[in-house]
Amino acid sequence: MRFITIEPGIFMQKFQPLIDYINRIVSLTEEEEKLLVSHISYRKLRKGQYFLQQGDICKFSGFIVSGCTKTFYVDDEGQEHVIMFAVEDWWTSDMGSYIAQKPADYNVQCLENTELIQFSYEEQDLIMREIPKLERFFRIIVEKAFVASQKRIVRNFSMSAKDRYLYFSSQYPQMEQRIPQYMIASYLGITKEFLSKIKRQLLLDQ
Amino acid sequence: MRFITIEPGIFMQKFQPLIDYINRIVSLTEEEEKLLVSHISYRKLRKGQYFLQQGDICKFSGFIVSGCTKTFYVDDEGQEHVIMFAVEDWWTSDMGSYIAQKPADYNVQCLENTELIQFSYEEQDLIMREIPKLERFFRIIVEKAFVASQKRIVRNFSMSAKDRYLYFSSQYPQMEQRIPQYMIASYLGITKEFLSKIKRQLLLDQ
DNA sequence: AAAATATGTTAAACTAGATTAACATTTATT
DNA sequence: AATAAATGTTAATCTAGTTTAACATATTTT
Repeated sequence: MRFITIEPGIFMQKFQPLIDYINRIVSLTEEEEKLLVSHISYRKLRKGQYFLQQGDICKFSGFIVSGCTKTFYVDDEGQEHVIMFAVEDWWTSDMGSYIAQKPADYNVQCLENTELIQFSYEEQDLIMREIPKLERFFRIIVEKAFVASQKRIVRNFSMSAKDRYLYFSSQYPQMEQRIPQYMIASYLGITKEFLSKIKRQLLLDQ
Repeated sequence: MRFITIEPGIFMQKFQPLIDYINRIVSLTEEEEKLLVSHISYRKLRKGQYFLQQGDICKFSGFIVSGCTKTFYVDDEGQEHVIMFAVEDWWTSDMGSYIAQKPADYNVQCLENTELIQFSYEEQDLIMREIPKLERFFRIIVEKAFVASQKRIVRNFSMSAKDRYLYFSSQYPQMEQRIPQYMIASYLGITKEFLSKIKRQLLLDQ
């Protein structure tokens, strides 16, 4: 394993998933990897803990090493709306709050014990200035996130609830196993009762 | 006016709206501005013309100087779904097609005679490498676009059609004047008949 | 000015999905 | 093993928004 030859010990090891992820998009030198590591931190959260609470300022952006989070919004009537889930190799934060350093609209809560690598807003800004390749990296991943978000808007308008569910379960089969059905219903923008009905209908169909 | 003192003639002038827009986020030196200008082009399109057609590869990303475009998707049943509008100082393209250089999912059509400044995919990549400040600029504007997109998803799930319309008309009063109502209905994800009903109801209310 | 095209309205019948409420099953806690 | 808490199901009733179809009004084009 590469980290052993660079620098023994567990130091590099725990950041390796992020480094691998970044190197798939831009390639960092060993010096850059070390500099990066000096600006990030590792964090373990238990099931149920909040990475971010609505109203707080989002200080960190997190890259998930293991576990699962849900991002949700509680409206004036107290209704929860799930905005997204994140699993291994995904990013989580309230980007709007993070980039403007204003109170968050969303909560980020762990659905499982979760380990993540986090950037603080200041450190991320610093490191992007120190390593322009990382500025490039973040531009590229935000572009991808934006494209995915636009596609989701289109799906929400052009597909029925049943088709959105089928799309979700084919795209993210791992998530379907790990996440309670009522949260998936909320993510799809429907009630848990209606998702239950859809699933029964699909079972009867074949 | 500044462009006259740098270099007389209309050369800088027509790119000035973009330069001003960029300088609000990062500040370019005069050399950088000149380098930028050498990589972009100006284009006039007439009402009805397409900036991009579904299935083509999106070669350009456009910054609108004057006019208005709609981005829309035609589904298998031939139904049009408006994804977004863009007016002065907004960007338009099919980002998914542009970044991957794959066939576009969407059409971009001019609703008015439109003048825009365009970047080709290759030139934009080049210029971001030449001027890291522009890499930063694009990261920042895509972050903002992503935040706006996420907020739209939340609004679509948590607000009624009437409230989405009220939000749209308060946020973009200029657009409401310029854009036919049936296209606004499509953008809001409802039928033109239902938007008509909502507007009548709002009139009766006061 | 007339005809054609694009845009907007109204109303009746319909449907996808919400609401309510009772019950069933699984998982965690004591 | 028993109880509590979380998750999932079913069915009846309801409603926000769709569909269809006919008509009305602007705006272009000839």
